[in-house]
Amino acid sequence: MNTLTVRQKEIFEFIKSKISDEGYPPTRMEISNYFGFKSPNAAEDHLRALKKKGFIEILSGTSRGISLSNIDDGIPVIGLVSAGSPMLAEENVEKRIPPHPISSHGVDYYLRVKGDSMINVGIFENDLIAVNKGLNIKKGSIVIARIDDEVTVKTLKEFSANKIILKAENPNYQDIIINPNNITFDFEGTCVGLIRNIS
Amino acid sequence: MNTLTVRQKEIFEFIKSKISDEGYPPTRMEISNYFGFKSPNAAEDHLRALKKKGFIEILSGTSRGISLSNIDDGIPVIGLVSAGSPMLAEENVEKRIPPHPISSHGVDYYLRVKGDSMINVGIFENDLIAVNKGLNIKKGSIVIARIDDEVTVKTLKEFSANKIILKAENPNYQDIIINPNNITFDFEGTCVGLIRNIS
DNA sequence: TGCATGACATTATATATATACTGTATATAA
DNA sequence: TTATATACAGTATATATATAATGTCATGCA
Repeated sequence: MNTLTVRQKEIFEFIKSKISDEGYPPTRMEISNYFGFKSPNAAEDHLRALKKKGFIEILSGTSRGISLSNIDDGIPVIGLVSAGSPMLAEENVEKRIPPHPISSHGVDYYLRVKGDSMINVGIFENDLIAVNKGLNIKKGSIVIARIDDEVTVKTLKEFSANKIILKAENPNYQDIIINPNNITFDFEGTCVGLIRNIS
Repeated sequence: MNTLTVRQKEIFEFIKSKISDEGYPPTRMEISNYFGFKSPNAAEDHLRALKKKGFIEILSGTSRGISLSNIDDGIPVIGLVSAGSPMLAEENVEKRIPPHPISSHGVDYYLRVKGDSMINVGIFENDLIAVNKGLNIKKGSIVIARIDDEVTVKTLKEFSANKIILKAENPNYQDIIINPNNITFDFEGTCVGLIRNIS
């Protein structure tokens, strides 16, 4: 996938903020004024670049005809994860829900909770936990891990090069002790929030 | 409050759908084309009426400069409730967050949870519970009640004309037994969901 | 009966806007 | 070394757009 330059990203962010603040995309002149360009063509060039890289669409002959093609279809809700498939593979996406400032961190996806291994920290079956992929994995966090292709949510109790301890927050479950050298193990992310529907 | 005529409502809905579909508001011509007006001034007149009645704002000299007046500031998050004030009184509103399909029921407001009386059903301190005001109060539901002007969240265990039992979901708390004839008592709503931020 | 409002049409126009063409300077990959 | 991408400036222009002025016809209201 094409990546944006620093400047292009600034432009892209400006467009997004204009849309959310004013309710409509900026004109070439508005972009130029904001960034101090002396020519509207500078903005035009940037828009072309953003279009070429697939971040926006431009409707010709239309004022403010910029639409974000990074169509935010919403944040995926991951249900059962098929063996061997990456977390966000389309087959695992149960549905999508609109972005929402649920957490102070970003949310990459929601994961539907199976089982009762975390009830002592208030995570129940069928809850949706908000997962951030980029956060630093650290001791004490609730982490989403994949052990031998099986996805699990646990508290990270110990974390060193050859010993990982995952703790269930339910006395009926035992700690999972892993040597990551001997087993297929991956951190998928950190739990940064929770949504529950009570019907 | 001013009400819209049928036609004005159609125009208003068209503007809203344009914004959500295309990402920007329509021009006068686009409105006219859609409704079959032969003059862009017909659209102009309608926009003036919508502005006069407070449904939109118009930015002069700006293409597509239509913004929807904030009908929907978001769903209020209720923090501490001052004695004597209605739940949704502005002084109790901590912030507002965008509407979100968290629950299968509608959400009238969120209430920030104090204390640990409901930990056994996974409701923790500082969680936000989604409250629906209109749902039928029934046994077994988690209800938001007001006893002597104090707001509390409990499971409704019994509910008859002169006896109400509210159950805390924590063995350290006792049931609250109330005769609503002897005490100021109100149901504020039903808990239909939950949001937690984990930082 | 008169007056305000709603719902358009007609015509006109200043200006807001997209966009083309040309050129400069730098960085970077082949 | 050459080609390509990035990041602008300068100039120009067709047209997209907001908006004014004026008029018609119907309806509800006082």
